[in-house]
Amino acid sequence: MSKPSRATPEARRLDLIAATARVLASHGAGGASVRTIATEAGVSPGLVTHHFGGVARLVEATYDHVAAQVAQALEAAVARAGDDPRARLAAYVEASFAPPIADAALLATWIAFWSMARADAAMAASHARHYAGYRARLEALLAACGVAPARCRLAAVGVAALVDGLWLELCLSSGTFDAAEARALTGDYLAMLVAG
Amino acid sequence: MSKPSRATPEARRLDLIAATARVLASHGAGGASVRTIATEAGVSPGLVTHHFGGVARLVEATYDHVAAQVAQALEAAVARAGDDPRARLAAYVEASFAPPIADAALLATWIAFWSMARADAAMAASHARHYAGYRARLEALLAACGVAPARCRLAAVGVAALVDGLWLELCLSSGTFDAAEARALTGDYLAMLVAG
DNA sequence: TTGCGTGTTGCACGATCGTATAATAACGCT
DNA sequence: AGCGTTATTATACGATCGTGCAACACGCAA
Repeated sequence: MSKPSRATPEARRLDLIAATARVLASHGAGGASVRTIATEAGVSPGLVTHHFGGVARLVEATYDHVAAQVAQALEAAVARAGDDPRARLAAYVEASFAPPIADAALLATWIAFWSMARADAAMAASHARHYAGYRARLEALLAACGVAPARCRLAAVGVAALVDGLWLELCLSSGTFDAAEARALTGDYLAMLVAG
Repeated sequence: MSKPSRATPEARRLDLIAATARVLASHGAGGASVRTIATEAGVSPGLVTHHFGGVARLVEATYDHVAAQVAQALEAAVARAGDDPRARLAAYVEASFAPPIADAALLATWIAFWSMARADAAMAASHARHYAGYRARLEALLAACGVAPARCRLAAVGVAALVDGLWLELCLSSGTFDAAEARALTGDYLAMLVAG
């Protein structure tokens, strides 16, 4: 416990970010204290201040890291789907209902970020940036399926909302429906958008 | 400041619940401390323990109260819509995009509750109860529109998800779309469900 | 091997947290 | 009018919060 183990700043920062994500997932936003995070990472509380200059900055870095991982997982699903535009769009949407996206711990992390975005302007900016990228990717995939350019923006808003709502309830109160039903619902909705 | 003003327990409880809702909306879940709530209500911090036996119980009571107000507002919109089943369903859905539901403060309150539901079993139970009622009402309105009974459950899940997702983004990052566009999106979705 | 830079620890500090408790004051009842 | 009930306040207590700081120790250069 008391033996210092020296690490490169970059590696230590990633350790702390990973520990913050675990704490956020298990204890919620209220339990994300400097001491809890430091204990989870197996280091001293002072390291948070030393590497990030405060717990707020650490949480913000964790959000950016987790959001990048989510975007990467969705992109990997698209790449795995091949070349058919319809299949790529479906893969991007349905990836939200499978691991590692459809995870109660990830939902808890996300909710913690939402609850902090109200008080922290930097967090709100990070959130807006991430969601804009998400919708932009959705618009591009819809356009590739032949959706009229004039309707792409609103269609992306609808798809994003449906996916978010399904993902939220799927993780929050699982039991009322399952991932297969979520895929069926989004499949019908996408079919309507692409056809009409 | 130091003059005690006696009130009936019921009235005082409602005062504290209203103050908690205001604090949750303005300061978020993290700022909902006993002292902040008591100051907002203009009373002493000890009253929270006296009337609710702890801040956790007060927050839970606030959730039930706010959820009941939301349900009542949605029900009022249905009653105002008249007798046509399609109009009643549309009114129930579109009420979420108008005051007093489409409100940034209400969203902040809701997010605060979500963030607490992870750690508090009683809050999770209250949330599950409220959402089950919401979906059940939606199922009944869909059935009245002629949706096949076998499809009502899943259709209600989809509508609830779409509405929740639109409501969330409408309040959280307003600017990407407006309430009229949200109504257009849900209108198309409902038309698809009722027709097919 | 010696010395310097710095990652790391352990602790102290003030602020704030939730709650218990004794004193006070207002209301209903006889 | 006097009294009991209890809503209310003020205060105290221990725990925990975020952060600043001085000492320590590990790795690398000379």
